Amino acid sequence: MSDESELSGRQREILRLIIQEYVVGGRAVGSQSLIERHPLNVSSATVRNEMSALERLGFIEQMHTSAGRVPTDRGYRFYVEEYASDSALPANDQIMIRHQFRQVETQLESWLELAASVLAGFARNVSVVTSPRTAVSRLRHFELISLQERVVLLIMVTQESTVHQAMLHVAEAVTQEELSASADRLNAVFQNLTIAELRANVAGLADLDKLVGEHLLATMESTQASERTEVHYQGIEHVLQQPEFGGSRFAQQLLELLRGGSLLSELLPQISDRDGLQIFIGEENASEGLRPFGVVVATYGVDNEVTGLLGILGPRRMPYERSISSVRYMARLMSDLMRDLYSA
Amino acid sequence: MSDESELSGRQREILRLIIQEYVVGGRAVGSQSLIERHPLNVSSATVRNEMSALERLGFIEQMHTSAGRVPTDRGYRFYVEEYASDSALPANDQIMIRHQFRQVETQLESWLELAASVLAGFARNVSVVTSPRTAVSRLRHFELISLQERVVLLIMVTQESTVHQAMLHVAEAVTQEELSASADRLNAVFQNLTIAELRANVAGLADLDKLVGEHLLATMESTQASERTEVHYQGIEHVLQQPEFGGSRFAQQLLELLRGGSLLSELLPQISDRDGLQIFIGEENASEGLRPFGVVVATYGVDNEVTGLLGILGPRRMPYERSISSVRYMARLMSDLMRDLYSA
DNA sequence: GTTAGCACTCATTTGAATAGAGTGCTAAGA
DNA sequence: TCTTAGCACTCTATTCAAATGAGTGCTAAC
Repeated sequence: MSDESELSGRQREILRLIIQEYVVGGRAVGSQSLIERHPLNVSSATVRNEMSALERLGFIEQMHTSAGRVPTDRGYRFYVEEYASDSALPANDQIMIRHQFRQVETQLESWLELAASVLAGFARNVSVVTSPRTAVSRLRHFELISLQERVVLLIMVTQESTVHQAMLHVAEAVTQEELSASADRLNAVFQNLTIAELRANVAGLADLDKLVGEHLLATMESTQASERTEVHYQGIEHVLQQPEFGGSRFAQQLLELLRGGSLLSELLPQISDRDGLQIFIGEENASEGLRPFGVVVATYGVDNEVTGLLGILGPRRMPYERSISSVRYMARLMSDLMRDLYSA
Repeated sequence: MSDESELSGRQREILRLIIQEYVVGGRAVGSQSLIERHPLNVSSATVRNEMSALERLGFIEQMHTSAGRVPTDRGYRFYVEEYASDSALPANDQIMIRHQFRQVETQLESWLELAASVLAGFARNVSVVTSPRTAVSRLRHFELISLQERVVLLIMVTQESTVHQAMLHVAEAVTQEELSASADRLNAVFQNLTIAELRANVAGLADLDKLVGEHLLATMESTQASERTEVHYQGIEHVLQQPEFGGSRFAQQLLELLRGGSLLSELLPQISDRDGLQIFIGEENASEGLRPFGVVVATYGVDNEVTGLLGILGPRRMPYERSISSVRYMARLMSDLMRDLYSA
């Protein structure tokens, strides 16, 4: 992989310009138009020579003879490494975002929503945010509220301070007093237990306590499962505006990915938990379904106890600089916010 | 408005066929193609004569000379009144839907989600479902849970059995015991109070109780406000597939409406609370922004205490029959489900 | 190493011709 | 009086060829 070192300063510059030009314009860029728009102080012929060198090295390609050049995945990769990898969000944008977060309720759902919205806006593409998943979820507290004679509302708070609810239908009428008593008893024992520990404990219970314990366990399990699949996304409108959409069913594919829920299962395998920000361009994506896209994604969370995913999904031709800086910033911000929510 | 009675049986039949043909095909329909596909036992010339009569009466129109006819808003209206207004969902579809609802958690959010999804699927268009709004919201119960020394989680259940949460930051450290005591005191007093009644009561409190009361009040108010604007929608993919989208920014407009949140404010003024199902076709819509669309919408809820909105949004050229039957059925189903949730 | 010049390629645009679907009107038939 | 065959006419959509234009690679001169 010493190819990049083979690139002369001028070649790098030309490659950079081609990519920038292509990302905003969406049309293949030729030697002539390039020198018209940028002061390179060389002739178009020289640029052509350099271009053909860049093409030989695999950074750009032509769709057909006598069309301009278009970046390859490798070209984007070079650009990302060279120019975009350590880009940061402008300070005033950071302030603006923090301000928005301050105005919203202190609540996981609101934050996820806002994060998705901010990301989509900055990167002008589809943003994806998952709720944080915990390695081992622990119960913090639960309450039982009698709604009707035989209908009970179970409210459960997990260690991450997220609130879950479930409606229980019981066979025999039960009073609020009985419910409260049971909840008190069980809360004392169940505090901070994991699902596995809960399961062990529930086995030894009897009567109402057993019933409640079983429902509690089921609810813990189901929330754990649903958190794994839930994806917040936003910003389809940006994709609809892009020329890639014209005719081809680009947006369709994307929507299918998002709506069908297969996104996570396609994305997760290629994410390494420890690295911060990761970028997958086109063919770099492990799964077939993601190959038409560019992905900029980062994990956020507290230590390794809770981690969520957040990123940008769009055509390969995407403003990587903006995407990277906003994803990186947002991941850090969300991690900070999570710390408030999550306390042992 | 005796025009409809002026329509001969054959005219009605031709109009019906034109609309059905146009709704599935999306292309203007001509006299020739009509008799080819349907056994009318008359010549195309006769159909042409009838068509020109229908056009004179305003039920169909031509885009330009020598193109087929396309239904006008009035044409759709006729069709809806005549053929679609009392259509019902096939029994096996009803069973299938009920089955899906039985498989999902007994929980408002899940129901709304599922309702939106089912509606979108049946009508093959964008579905819209709002959470039920209560005329006067009453507090049923609340809990306080200490998260950190100065961070408290407030969980609130309203009369409709929906759970709301808020994170409170308090100035001085407070223990779980103090919180529980305060919650017990206030729950006893506040049970079943409306926002207005709460406000009056909070004024007379002191110390921790006052603090809690104020937060409780604020949370009640904010949930009331947010419920007014929240809209679940689903099914954009169907709209993207339709020819109306080609070129024109039809889907863009729709997305703007949905995402911008202006949908409700545009839709609500024209909905009369008492009527069940309502249909607005194109220009019939009161607000400018809705004019390009057809809307089939119904209210659901219990008596007049809680009411939500649910419906289909799509191009004027939409399968009204399917839309109407599924919206009507779903409104009834949701009302039934609400009754379980909502008990005085 | 750079660049002007040139021949060549190929997608896109343009314009004209044509086919196709549809209409309205008229006159003849039932 | 209603129906319909026939026909002239109107428009859109399609097709096809030519023109356009952006771009390329190569070569020879600077």
